[in-house]
Amino acid sequence: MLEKQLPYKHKVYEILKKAILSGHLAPGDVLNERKLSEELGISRTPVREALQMLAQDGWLQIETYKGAVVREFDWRYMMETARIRSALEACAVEDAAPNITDEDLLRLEEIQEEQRKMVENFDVQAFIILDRRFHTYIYELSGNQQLLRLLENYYDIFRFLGTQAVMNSEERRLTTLAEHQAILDALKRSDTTGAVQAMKNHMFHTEENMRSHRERALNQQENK
Amino acid sequence: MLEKQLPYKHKVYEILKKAILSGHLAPGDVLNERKLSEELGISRTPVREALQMLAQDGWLQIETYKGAVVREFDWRYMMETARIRSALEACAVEDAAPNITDEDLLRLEEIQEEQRKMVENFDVQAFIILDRRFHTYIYELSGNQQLLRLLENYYDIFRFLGTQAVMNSEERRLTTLAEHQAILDALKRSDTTGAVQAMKNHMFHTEENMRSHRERALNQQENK
DNA sequence: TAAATAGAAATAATATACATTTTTTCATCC
DNA sequence: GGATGAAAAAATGTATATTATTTCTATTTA
Repeated sequence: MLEKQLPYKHKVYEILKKAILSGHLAPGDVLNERKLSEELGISRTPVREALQMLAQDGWLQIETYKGAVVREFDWRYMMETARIRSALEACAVEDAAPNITDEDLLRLEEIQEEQRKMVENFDVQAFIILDRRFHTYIYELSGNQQLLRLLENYYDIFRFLGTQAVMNSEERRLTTLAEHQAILDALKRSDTTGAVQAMKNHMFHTEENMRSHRERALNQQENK
Repeated sequence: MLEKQLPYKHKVYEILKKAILSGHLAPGDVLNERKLSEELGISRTPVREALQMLAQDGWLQIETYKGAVVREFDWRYMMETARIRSALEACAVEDAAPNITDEDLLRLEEIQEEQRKMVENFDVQAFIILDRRFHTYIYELSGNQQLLRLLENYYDIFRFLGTQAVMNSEERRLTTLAEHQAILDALKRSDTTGAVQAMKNHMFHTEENMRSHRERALNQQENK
């Protein structure tokens, strides 16, 4: 059985998304089709298609005859995203709750346990990866594939926007852990309403932390 | 000031979406790039891009080296969509409630009044158009542009899936009207929680009606 | 000097040509 | 007659060429 070679556009999509997430491409940067295609050693067609996909997922802004620009995640866009993500996360956990098995609960506990260790080890990167796994696990349990795809993308946008910076605070890592535990406990009790409430609470605090983090950043700029 | 000419891909997007909504293209139909480009008198490039956009919005399914197929909206996909739409509609009305002005309330009442007339006139088409306007008005009031775009698309998918058939029942038109009124009344009282609850109720019944409509359709098939 | 404008350079939009993969066809064999 | 498999046809993926629009610059003019 041979590996089926993915079309270039998917590869390019992944490459560019990684470049944005890692900071090699910064908000406001203009992506030149020709330059990209030359750097990647392929033609412009698959590059264009990848750019369009990234635009649909919110990472780029494309204007006719101007080109693709890495989105400036202004405050408005950020809040819009936060609201949508919050509504969908609540939906996901509500649908996941009835499907959950004892084995799932064990897996989620394991993630929690590992995350606890990462707090102790001050390993922020590992903490964030586990955080994504916790959330994604719930998306998958919802059994809703469209929801899974949407939420994974929103999660990544969110992480890019500020989780990195926010998670640098040990306090936030600890409260994150506690909020996850509240969701997990409700799921264990088969308490769907409680789980939804706990998720909404988690999202509220996530948003609050980004807000206060932003204010601190703005103040720092002023003081310069 | 000259009108800026839209790129072809947007035109093609609109043309194909209309063709799907109107039934000229049915679920399962295969879209041939070359044929389409010849029929439209343009090249394959903008056609391809339009197809990709439609796929991102859920109207088509694209498989590598196979092509684009109008999505078969199976029951699973339908239910997934319903859940997401419900969560987002609730989110929209929750955010719209604090923004609403007396003039907005008047406009919504006007739409209600017109819809009432359309029930009396047995004008199902006009009723559906007004229904979309009612919902879209709330999306816009939320002030969340991403939410607006998402919900408009989900609304259209939903309408395509079954609203048409469901709305052929006068009873459903009347209950729709009543459910809209409940949302509107809560908004008038500045009762955000109530408005959200009323919207969730509306979505629940929308889904229920599609479900029962489907069962009736399945039974008819069996009896043949 | 500053604003306006024409023209050149750059870039995206579109068209066309070529490569790769899939599907179909049809002759052959069992 | 049905199964098999190679070749042809057809469709998509990719590369390149052409056209249209924008932007920058240099020149002109008030």
